[in-house]
Amino acid sequence: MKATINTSEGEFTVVFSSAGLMSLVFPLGVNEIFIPEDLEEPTEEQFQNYLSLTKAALNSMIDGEPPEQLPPLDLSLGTEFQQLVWNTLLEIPWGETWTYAQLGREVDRPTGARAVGTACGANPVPVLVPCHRVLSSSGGLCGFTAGLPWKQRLLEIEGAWLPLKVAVGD
DNA sequence: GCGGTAAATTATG
DNA sequence: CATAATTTACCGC
Repeated sequence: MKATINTSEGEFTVVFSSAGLMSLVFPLGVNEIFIPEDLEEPTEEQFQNYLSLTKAALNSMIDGEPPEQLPPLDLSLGTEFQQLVWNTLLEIPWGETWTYAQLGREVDRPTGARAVGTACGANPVPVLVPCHRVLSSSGGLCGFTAGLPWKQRLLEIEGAWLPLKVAVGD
């Protein structure tokens, strides 16, 4: 089930399965949508509920405030490692930024920062799964599936864009 | 300290 | 085996 959400930043496209939000696409349609053939469509009731939650969360973030409630996410299309990384991303506090190395430690891969970055790039639900809050150890943006401008914009919205003073959790 | 190059590292196709 | 949204070390400026 595909739908669109209008925000002040443009029109996002989202895809829902019976389990929840499956994919989110930026206004410019940079990232592609992958819908498995055996996808289980959500009921009209679920769809309305998911769409409502997604829209609220998305608008909150673009408005500069942390979303109160995220919609359920269907991450079944990723590998175990990817799901582990995405799940860890959800634990990053609003306005904080982590580094790929730090994230690697969290998932028990102290030296697997690169693999973590690749997993983040495979994230089907940008923004809501804060893959944009992850920077390189030197405070650089490195990369972003939908384009670096988006990554920087999102960080500015959260007030987390501090290259020289990247949140030093720990 | 900053920029370029090289080797080490892990997950994925 | 090759690639990637990294990191660290080494070198020269």
